[in-house]
Amino acid sequence: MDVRDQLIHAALQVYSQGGSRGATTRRIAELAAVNEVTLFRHFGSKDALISAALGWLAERALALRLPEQPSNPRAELTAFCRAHHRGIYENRALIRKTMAEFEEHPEGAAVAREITAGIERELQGYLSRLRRAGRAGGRWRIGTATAMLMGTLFADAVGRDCMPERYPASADQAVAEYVELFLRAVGATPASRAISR
Amino acid sequence: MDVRDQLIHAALQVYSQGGSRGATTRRIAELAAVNEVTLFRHFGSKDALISAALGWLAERALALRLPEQPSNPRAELTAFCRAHHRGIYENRALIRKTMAEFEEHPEGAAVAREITAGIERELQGYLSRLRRAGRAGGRWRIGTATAMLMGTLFADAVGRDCMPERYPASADQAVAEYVELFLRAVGATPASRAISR
DNA sequence: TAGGCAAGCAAGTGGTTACTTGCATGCCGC
DNA sequence: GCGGCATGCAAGTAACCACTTGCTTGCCTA
Repeated sequence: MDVRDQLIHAALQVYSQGGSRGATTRRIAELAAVNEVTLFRHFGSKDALISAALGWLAERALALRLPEQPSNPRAELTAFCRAHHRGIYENRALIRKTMAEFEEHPEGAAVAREITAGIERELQGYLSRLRRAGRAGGRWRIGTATAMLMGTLFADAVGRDCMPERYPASADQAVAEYVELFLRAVGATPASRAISR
Repeated sequence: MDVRDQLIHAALQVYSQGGSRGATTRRIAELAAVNEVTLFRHFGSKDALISAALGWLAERALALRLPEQPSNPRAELTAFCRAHHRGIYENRALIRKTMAEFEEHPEGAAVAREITAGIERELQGYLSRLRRAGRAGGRWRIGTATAMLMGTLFADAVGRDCMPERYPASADQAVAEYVELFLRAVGATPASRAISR
Protein backbone atom coordinates (compact mmCIF):
# COMPACT_ATOMS: atom_id res chain seq x y z
CA MET A 1 0.00 0.00 0.00
CA ASP A 2 1.62 3.24 -1.07
CA VAL A 3 1.50 6.56 0.71
CA ARG A 4 -1.54 7.77 -1.18
CA ASP A 5 -3.61 4.76 -0.18
CA GLN A 6 -2.45 5.00 3.41
CA LEU A 7 -3.58 8.62 3.51
CA ILE A 8 -6.95 7.79 1.99
CA HIS A 9 -7.59 5.01 4.46
CA ALA A 10 -6.52 7.14 7.39
CA ALA A 11 -8.67 10.00 6.16
CA LEU A 12 -11.72 7.74 5.98
CA GLN A 13 -11.15 6.50 9.49
CA VAL A 14 -10.54 9.90 11.02
CA TYR A 15 -13.44 11.39 9.08
CA SER A 16 -15.70 8.63 10.39
CA GLN A 17 -14.83 9.68 13.91
CA GLY A 18 -15.14 13.43 13.68
CA GLY A 19 -16.55 14.50 10.35
CA SER A 20 -14.69 16.99 8.21
CA ARG A 21 -14.41 19.55 10.99
CA GLY A 22 -13.10 16.99 13.45
CA ALA A 23 -10.70 15.42 11.00
CA THR A 24 -7.44 17.31 11.40
CA THR A 25 -4.61 16.88 8.97
CA ARG A 26 -2.33 16.12 11.88
CA ARG A 27 -4.38 13.15 13.02
CA ILE A 28 -4.77 11.81 9.51
CA ALA A 29 -1.04 12.03 8.86
CA GLU A 30 -0.28 10.45 12.21
CA LEU A 31 -2.62 7.53 11.57
CA ALA A 32 -1.18 7.06 8.10
CA ALA A 33 2.32 7.13 9.61
CA VAL A 34 3.23 9.82 7.16
CA ASN A 35 4.53 13.32 7.55
CA GLU A 36 1.84 15.98 7.55
CA VAL A 37 3.64 17.86 4.78
CA THR A 38 3.43 14.79 2.56
CA LEU A 39 -0.34 14.94 2.88
CA PHE A 40 -0.39 18.41 1.38
CA ARG A 41 2.10 17.50 -1.30
CA HIS A 42 -0.19 14.69 -2.44
CA PHE A 43 -3.61 16.24 -2.16
CA GLY A 44 -3.11 19.98 -1.89
CA SER A 45 -5.70 20.53 0.80
CA LYS A 46 -7.64 18.73 3.48
CA ASP A 47 -10.91 19.06 1.60
CA ALA A 48 -9.38 17.57 -1.53
CA LEU A 49 -8.11 14.60 0.46
CA ILE A 50 -11.48 13.93 2.07
CA SER A 51 -13.21 14.30 -1.24
CA ALA A 52 -10.79 11.84 -2.83
CA ALA A 53 -11.33 9.43 0.04
CA LEU A 54 -15.11 9.52 -0.35
CA GLY A 55 -14.73 9.08 -4.07
CA TRP A 56 -12.51 6.08 -3.50
CA LEU A 57 -15.25 4.62 -1.32
CA ALA A 58 -17.89 5.16 -3.97
CA GLU A 59 -15.78 3.41 -6.59
CA ARG A 60 -15.20 0.35 -4.50
CA ALA A 61 -18.81 -0.15 -3.44
CA LEU A 62 -19.81 -3.69 -4.25
CA ALA A 63 -22.94 -4.17 -6.31
CA LEU A 64 -25.42 -6.47 -4.61
CA ARG A 65 -27.67 -8.40 -6.91
CA LEU A 66 -31.09 -9.98 -6.69
CA PRO A 67 -31.87 -12.95 -8.96
CA GLU A 68 -33.29 -12.25 -12.38
CA GLN A 69 -35.91 -14.96 -11.89
CA PRO A 70 -37.45 -14.78 -8.42
CA SER A 71 -37.85 -18.26 -7.03
CA ASN A 72 -37.92 -17.94 -3.24
CA PRO A 73 -38.68 -14.28 -2.48
CA ARG A 74 -38.39 -14.62 1.26
CA ALA A 75 -34.95 -16.24 1.16
CA GLU A 76 -33.67 -14.07 -1.65
CA LEU A 77 -34.85 -10.80 -0.18
CA THR A 78 -33.61 -11.73 3.27
CA ALA A 79 -30.11 -12.46 2.02
CA PHE A 80 -30.06 -9.28 -0.04
CA CYS A 81 -31.33 -7.10 2.79
CA ARG A 82 -28.93 -8.65 5.29
CA ALA A 83 -25.99 -7.80 3.07
CA HIS A 84 -27.25 -4.27 2.53
CA HIS A 85 -27.90 -3.82 6.24
CA ARG A 86 -24.41 -5.03 7.05
CA GLY A 87 -22.96 -2.58 4.55
CA ILE A 88 -24.73 0.33 6.20
CA TYR A 89 -23.97 -0.85 9.69
CA GLU A 90 -20.26 -1.19 9.07
CA ASN A 91 -20.10 2.37 7.76
CA ARG A 92 -22.70 3.84 10.06
CA ALA A 93 -20.39 6.41 11.62
CA LEU A 94 -19.22 7.69 8.26
CA ILE A 95 -22.74 7.72 6.86
CA ARG A 96 -23.99 9.75 9.81
CA LYS A 97 -21.25 12.29 9.21
CA THR A 98 -21.93 12.69 5.52
CA MET A 99 -25.63 13.15 6.18
CA ALA A 100 -24.98 15.68 8.93
CA GLU A 101 -22.76 17.68 6.61
CA PHE A 102 -25.23 17.62 3.75
CA GLU A 103 -25.86 21.37 3.90
CA GLU A 104 -22.17 22.26 3.85
CA HIS A 105 -20.82 19.45 1.64
CA PRO A 106 -23.57 17.96 -0.53
CA GLU A 107 -20.95 15.84 -2.37
CA GLY A 108 -20.69 13.60 0.67
CA ALA A 109 -24.38 12.77 0.64
CA ALA A 110 -24.15 12.40 -3.13
CA VAL A 111 -21.67 9.58 -2.59
CA ALA A 112 -24.09 7.85 -0.27
CA ARG A 113 -26.87 8.30 -2.77
CA GLU A 114 -24.74 6.95 -5.58
CA ILE A 115 -23.80 3.86 -3.60
CA THR A 116 -27.38 3.02 -2.64
CA ALA A 117 -28.85 3.82 -6.04
CA GLY A 118 -27.87 0.38 -7.27
CA ILE A 119 -29.63 -1.24 -4.31
CA GLU A 120 -32.78 0.67 -5.07
CA ARG A 121 -32.70 -0.22 -8.76
CA GLU A 122 -32.19 -3.86 -7.94
CA LEU A 123 -35.06 -3.90 -5.45
CA GLN A 124 -37.45 -2.10 -7.77
CA GLY A 125 -36.68 -4.47 -10.61
CA TYR A 126 -37.18 -7.49 -8.40
CA LEU A 127 -40.45 -6.17 -7.05
CA SER A 128 -41.85 -5.40 -10.46
CA ARG A 129 -40.89 -8.87 -11.66
CA LEU A 130 -42.68 -10.36 -8.67
CA ARG A 131 -45.74 -8.36 -9.45
CA ARG A 132 -45.67 -9.12 -13.15
CA ALA A 133 -45.48 -12.80 -12.30
CA GLY A 134 -48.58 -12.43 -10.15
CA ARG A 135 -46.60 -13.25 -7.02
CA ALA A 136 -47.21 -9.87 -5.44
CA GLY A 137 -49.98 -7.37 -5.73
CA GLY A 138 -52.13 -4.70 -4.24
CA ARG A 139 -52.54 -0.96 -4.40
CA TRP A 140 -49.00 0.25 -3.82
CA ARG A 141 -46.38 1.99 -5.88
CA ILE A 142 -43.01 0.38 -6.33
CA GLY A 143 -41.07 3.48 -5.30
CA THR A 144 -43.01 3.77 -2.07
CA ALA A 145 -42.55 0.12 -1.21
CA THR A 146 -38.81 0.20 -1.78
CA ALA A 147 -38.56 3.45 0.16
CA MET A 148 -40.26 1.68 3.04
CA LEU A 149 -37.98 -1.35 3.01
CA MET A 150 -34.78 0.60 2.48
CA GLY A 151 -35.82 3.17 5.05
CA THR A 152 -36.45 0.47 7.61
CA LEU A 153 -33.04 -1.07 7.02
CA PHE A 154 -31.34 2.32 7.05
CA ALA A 155 -32.93 3.46 10.29
CA ASP A 156 -32.13 0.16 11.97
CA ALA A 157 -28.49 0.07 10.85
CA VAL A 158 -27.86 3.70 11.68
CA GLY A 159 -29.86 3.81 14.89
CA ARG A 160 -29.33 0.51 16.63
CA ASP A 161 -26.17 1.65 18.41
CA CYS A 162 -27.76 4.92 19.52
CA MET A 163 -31.00 3.27 20.69
CA PRO A 164 -30.30 -0.42 21.21
CA GLU A 165 -33.48 -1.02 23.20
CA ARG A 166 -35.58 -0.12 20.20
CA TYR A 167 -34.44 -2.84 17.83
CA PRO A 168 -34.34 -6.62 17.97
CA ALA A 169 -30.98 -7.56 19.49
CA SER A 170 -29.95 -9.69 16.55
CA ALA A 171 -29.58 -7.73 13.34
CA ASP A 172 -30.04 -10.80 11.16
CA GLN A 173 -33.18 -11.72 13.02
CA ALA A 174 -34.49 -8.18 12.73
CA VAL A 175 -33.93 -8.09 8.98
CA ALA A 176 -35.73 -11.41 8.57
CA GLU A 177 -38.73 -10.02 10.43
CA TYR A 178 -38.72 -6.83 8.39
CA VAL A 179 -38.73 -8.87 5.20
CA GLU A 180 -41.57 -10.98 6.50
CA LEU A 181 -43.64 -7.89 7.23
CA PHE A 182 -42.66 -6.36 3.93
CA LEU A 183 -43.74 -9.42 1.95
CA ARG A 184 -47.13 -9.24 3.59
CA ALA A 185 -47.34 -5.55 2.83
CA VAL A 186 -46.81 -6.10 -0.89
CA GLY A 187 -49.08 -9.09 -0.95
CA ALA A 188 -46.32 -11.59 -1.59
CA THR A 189 -47.28 -14.00 1.17
CA PRO A 190 -49.16 -17.13 0.05
CA ALA A 191 -52.22 -16.23 2.09
CA SER A 192 -52.32 -12.55 1.24
CA ARG A 193 -51.63 -13.26 -2.42
CA ALA A 194 -54.88 -15.21 -2.61
CA ILE A 195 -56.93 -12.19 -1.66
CA SER A 196 -55.13 -9.56 -3.67
CA ARG A 197 -56.90 -10.17 -6.96
CA MET B 1 -37.98 36.65 25.85
CA ASP B 2 -35.06 37.20 28.16
CA VAL B 3 -31.40 36.88 27.34
CA ARG B 4 -31.20 33.26 28.41
CA ASP B 5 -33.98 32.21 26.05
CA GLN B 6 -32.51 34.22 23.21
CA LEU B 7 -29.23 32.41 23.69
CA ILE B 8 -30.89 29.02 23.79
CA HIS B 9 -32.82 29.68 20.61
CA ALA B 10 -29.78 31.01 18.84
CA ALA B 11 -27.72 28.05 20.02
CA LEU B 12 -30.28 25.62 18.62
CA GLN B 13 -30.29 27.37 15.29
CA VAL B 14 -26.52 27.62 14.95
CA TYR B 15 -26.08 24.07 16.19
CA SER B 16 -28.55 22.87 13.57
CA GLN B 17 -26.37 24.41 10.91
CA GLY B 18 -22.94 23.26 11.99
CA GLY B 19 -23.14 20.83 14.87
CA SER B 20 -21.22 21.48 18.05
CA ARG B 21 -17.92 21.94 16.27
CA GLY B 22 -19.38 24.36 13.77
CA ALA B 23 -21.36 26.29 16.35
CA THR B 24 -19.06 29.09 17.50
CA THR B 25 -19.88 31.17 20.52
CA ARG B 26 -19.40 34.25 18.40
CA ARG B 27 -22.10 33.25 15.93
CA ILE B 28 -24.49 32.23 18.68
CA ALA B 29 -24.03 35.51 20.51
CA GLU B 30 -24.39 37.47 17.29
CA LEU B 31 -27.62 35.70 16.37
CA ALA B 32 -28.97 36.23 19.88
CA ALA B 33 -28.04 39.92 19.62
CA VAL B 34 -26.15 39.56 22.85
CA ASN B 35 -22.55 40.13 23.81
CA GLU B 36 -20.38 37.04 23.64
CA VAL B 37 -19.24 37.57 27.22
CA THR B 38 -22.84 37.42 28.39
CA LEU B 39 -23.07 33.95 26.94
CA PHE B 40 -20.24 32.76 29.18
CA ARG B 41 -21.63 34.56 32.20
CA HIS B 42 -24.92 32.71 31.77
CA PHE B 43 -23.79 29.24 30.82
CA GLY B 44 -20.10 29.02 31.69
CA SER B 45 -19.08 27.18 28.57
CA LYS B 46 -20.20 26.45 25.04
CA ASP B 47 -20.87 22.81 25.80
CA ALA B 48 -23.05 23.72 28.76
CA LEU B 49 -25.08 26.08 26.57
CA ILE B 50 -25.62 23.48 23.88
CA SER B 51 -26.51 20.90 26.44
CA ALA B 52 -29.02 23.27 28.02
CA ALA B 53 -30.47 24.04 24.60
CA LEU B 54 -30.99 20.37 23.79
CA GLY B 55 -32.51 19.83 27.19
CA TRP B 56 -34.89 22.70 26.59
CA LEU B 57 -35.93 21.02 23.35
CA ALA B 58 -36.58 17.71 25.09
CA GLU B 59 -38.79 19.37 27.69
CA ARG B 60 -40.93 21.14 25.14
CA ALA B 61 -41.54 18.12 22.91
CA LEU B 62 -45.24 17.73 22.40
CA ALA B 63 -46.74 14.36 23.19
CA LEU B 64 -48.68 12.96 20.23
CA ARG B 65 -51.52 10.63 21.10
CA LEU B 66 -53.34 7.81 19.41
CA PRO B 67 -56.94 7.11 20.46
CA GLU B 68 -57.55 4.74 23.32
CA GLN B 69 -60.27 2.98 21.34
CA PRO B 70 -59.21 2.40 17.73
CA SER B 71 -62.07 3.12 15.42
CA ASN B 72 -60.57 3.98 12.04
CA PRO B 73 -56.99 2.68 12.07
CA ARG B 74 -56.08 4.01 8.65
CA ALA B 75 -57.22 7.55 9.39
CA GLU B 76 -55.90 7.57 12.92
CA LEU B 77 -52.50 6.14 12.07
CA THR B 78 -52.15 8.42 9.07
CA ALA B 79 -52.81 11.53 11.11
CA PHE B 80 -50.45 10.38 13.84
CA CYS B 81 -47.67 9.47 11.45
CA ARG B 82 -48.03 12.69 9.52
CA ALA B 83 -47.58 14.71 12.69
CA HIS B 84 -44.58 12.64 13.71
CA HIS B 85 -43.07 12.91 10.25
CA ARG B 86 -43.53 16.66 10.28
CA GLY B 87 -41.83 16.85 13.66
CA ILE B 88 -38.77 15.01 12.37
CA TYR B 89 -38.72 16.90 9.11
CA GLU B 90 -38.78 20.29 10.76
CA ASN B 91 -35.82 19.36 12.93
CA ARG B 92 -34.03 17.21 10.40
CA ALA B 93 -30.83 19.26 10.36
CA LEU B 94 -30.54 19.19 14.13
CA ILE B 95 -31.37 15.49 14.31
CA ARG B 96 -28.70 14.68 11.75
CA LYS B 97 -26.14 16.56 13.82
CA THR B 98 -27.01 14.87 17.11
CA MET B 99 -26.82 11.46 15.46
CA ALA B 100 -23.51 12.26 13.82
CA GLU B 101 -22.07 13.31 17.16
CA PHE B 102 -23.33 10.25 18.97
CA GLU B 103 -19.83 8.91 19.64
CA GLU B 104 -18.55 12.19 21.06
CA HIS B 105 -21.72 13.46 22.75
CA PRO B 106 -24.13 10.62 23.48
CA GLU B 107 -26.39 13.03 25.42
CA GLY B 108 -27.52 14.55 22.14
CA ALA B 109 -28.76 11.25 20.81
CA ALA B 110 -30.26 10.55 24.22
CA VAL B 111 -32.44 13.61 23.78
CA ALA B 112 -33.65 12.32 20.43
CA ARG B 113 -34.36 8.94 21.97
CA GLU B 114 -36.24 10.51 24.85
CA ILE B 115 -38.41 12.56 22.53
CA THR B 116 -39.35 9.64 20.30
CA ALA B 117 -39.83 7.18 23.15
CA GLY B 118 -43.36 8.52 23.67
CA ILE B 119 -44.16 7.98 20.01
CA GLU B 120 -43.00 4.40 20.21
CA ARG B 121 -44.99 3.69 23.36
CA GLU B 122 -48.11 5.16 21.81
CA LEU B 123 -47.71 3.12 18.64
CA GLN B 124 -47.03 -0.10 20.47
CA GLY B 125 -50.07 0.38 22.68
CA TYR B 126 -52.27 1.11 19.71
CA LEU B 127 -51.01 -1.91 17.81
CA SER B 128 -51.56 -4.26 20.70
CA ARG B 129 -55.08 -2.94 21.17
CA LEU B 130 -55.75 -3.52 17.49
CA ARG B 131 -54.49 -7.04 17.78
CA ARG B 132 -56.37 -7.77 20.98
CA ALA B 133 -59.55 -6.58 19.28
CA GLY B 134 -58.91 -9.01 16.44
CA ARG B 135 -58.43 -6.17 13.99
CA ALA B 136 -54.82 -7.05 13.22
CA GLY B 137 -52.90 -10.28 13.30
CA GLY B 138 -50.15 -12.45 11.97
CA ARG B 139 -46.75 -13.68 12.99
CA TRP B 140 -45.00 -10.43 13.86
CA ARG B 141 -43.67 -8.89 17.04
CA ILE B 142 -44.91 -5.49 18.07
CA GLY B 143 -41.43 -4.06 18.56
CA THR B 144 -40.39 -5.08 15.08
CA ALA B 145 -43.50 -3.66 13.47
CA THR B 146 -43.14 -0.29 15.19
CA ALA B 147 -39.43 -0.24 14.34
CA MET B 148 -40.41 -0.71 10.73
CA LEU B 149 -42.99 2.06 10.66
CA MET B 150 -40.93 4.52 12.66
CA GLY B 151 -37.82 3.67 10.67
CA THR B 152 -39.64 4.33 7.43
CA LEU B 153 -40.86 7.71 8.64
CA PHE B 154 -37.45 8.61 10.04
CA ALA B 155 -35.54 7.72 6.89
CA ASP B 156 -38.03 9.62 4.73
CA ALA B 157 -38.01 12.76 6.86
CA VAL B 158 -34.27 12.81 7.27
CA GLY B 159 -33.40 11.74 3.74
CA ARG B 160 -35.88 13.42 1.47
CA ASP B 161 -33.88 16.61 1.14
CA CYS B 162 -30.64 14.71 0.47
CA MET B 163 -32.23 12.33 -2.04
CA PRO B 164 -35.46 13.91 -3.28
CA GLU B 165 -35.78 11.57 -6.23
CA ARG B 166 -36.14 8.60 -3.92
CA TYR B 167 -39.31 9.64 -2.13
CA PRO B 168 -42.81 10.57 -3.22
CA ALA B 169 -42.80 14.32 -3.78
CA SER B 170 -45.62 14.97 -1.34
CA ALA B 171 -44.73 14.05 2.21
CA ASP B 172 -48.36 13.68 3.25
CA GLN B 173 -49.04 11.41 0.31
CA ALA B 174 -45.94 9.35 1.10
CA VAL B 175 -46.98 8.87 4.72
CA ALA B 176 -50.44 7.77 3.65
CA GLU B 177 -48.93 5.15 1.39
CA TYR B 178 -46.56 3.95 4.09
CA VAL B 179 -49.48 3.53 6.46
CA GLU B 180 -51.41 1.64 3.83
CA LEU B 181 -48.51 -0.78 3.31
CA PHE B 182 -48.00 -1.05 7.05
CA LEU B 183 -51.62 -1.94 7.70
CA ARG B 184 -51.39 -4.74 5.18
CA ALA B 185 -48.14 -5.92 6.79
CA VAL B 186 -49.79 -6.28 10.20
CA GLY B 187 -52.90 -7.78 8.75
CA ALA B 188 -55.11 -4.84 9.57
CA THR B 189 -56.65 -4.49 6.12
CA PRO B 190 -60.20 -5.85 5.78
CA ALA B 191 -59.14 -8.43 3.21
CA SER B 192 -55.93 -9.51 4.86
CA ARG B 193 -57.65 -9.68 8.24
CA ALA B 194 -59.97 -12.32 6.92
CA ILE B 195 -57.10 -14.66 6.14
CA SER B 196 -55.01 -14.08 9.24
CA ARG B 197 -56.83 -16.50 11.47
C1' DT C 1 28.34 6.97 -10.05
C1' DA C 2 25.59 11.03 -10.82
C1' DG C 3 20.96 13.10 -10.90
C1' DG C 4 16.34 13.37 -9.80
C1' DC C 5 12.53 12.52 -7.01
C1' DA C 6 9.78 11.33 -2.96
C1' DA C 7 9.65 11.83 1.65
C1' DG C 8 11.08 13.56 6.39
C1' DC C 9 11.90 17.29 9.58
C1' DA C 10 11.83 21.89 11.98
C1' DA C 11 10.00 25.98 12.03
C1' DG C 12 6.92 29.42 11.07
C1' DT C 13 2.50 32.15 9.46
C1' DG C 14 -1.87 33.88 9.76
C1' DG C 15 -6.34 32.89 11.15
C1' DT C 16 -9.81 31.15 14.39
C1' DT C 17 -11.43 29.39 18.71
C1' DA C 18 -13.06 29.20 23.66
C1' DC C 19 -12.68 31.71 27.43
C1' DT C 20 -10.88 35.66 30.69
C1' DT C 21 -10.17 40.27 32.61
C1' DG C 22 -11.11 45.01 33.71
C1' DC C 23 -13.91 48.63 33.31
C1' DA C 24 -17.90 51.52 31.88
C1' DT C 25 -23.06 51.95 31.61
C1' DG C 26 -27.75 51.76 32.58
C1' DC C 27 -31.80 49.95 35.06
C1' DC C 28 -34.52 48.63 39.17
C1' DG C 29 -35.69 48.23 44.05
C1' DC C 30 -35.23 50.28 48.44
C1' DG D 1 -30.90 59.02 45.28
C1' DC D 2 -28.12 55.15 45.89
C1' DG D 3 -26.29 50.32 45.78
C1' DG D 4 -26.34 46.28 43.43
C1' DC D 5 -26.85 43.74 39.32
C1' DA D 6 -27.04 42.54 34.51
C1' DT D 7 -25.04 43.75 30.34
C1' DG D 8 -21.80 45.92 26.91
C1' DC D 9 -17.20 46.74 25.21
C1' DA D 10 -12.13 46.31 24.26
C1' DA D 11 -8.44 43.72 24.76
C1' DG D 12 -5.91 39.81 25.57
C1' DT D 13 -4.41 34.69 26.16
C1' DA D 14 -3.30 30.17 24.99
C1' DA D 15 -4.35 26.65 22.08
C1' DC D 16 -5.26 24.77 17.72
C1' DC D 17 -5.87 24.82 12.80
C1' DA D 18 -4.58 24.47 7.64
C1' DC D 19 -0.97 25.30 5.05
C1' DT D 20 4.02 26.98 3.62
C1' DT D 21 9.03 27.20 3.35
C1' DG D 22 13.72 25.63 3.34
C1' DC D 23 16.58 22.14 3.97
C1' DT D 24 18.11 17.24 4.47
C1' DT D 25 18.02 12.27 3.49
C1' DG D 26 17.73 8.20 1.04
C1' DC D 27 16.40 5.39 -2.84
C1' DC D 28 16.03 4.24 -7.81
C1' DT D 29 17.43 4.80 -12.38
C1' DA D 30 20.17 5.94 -16.20
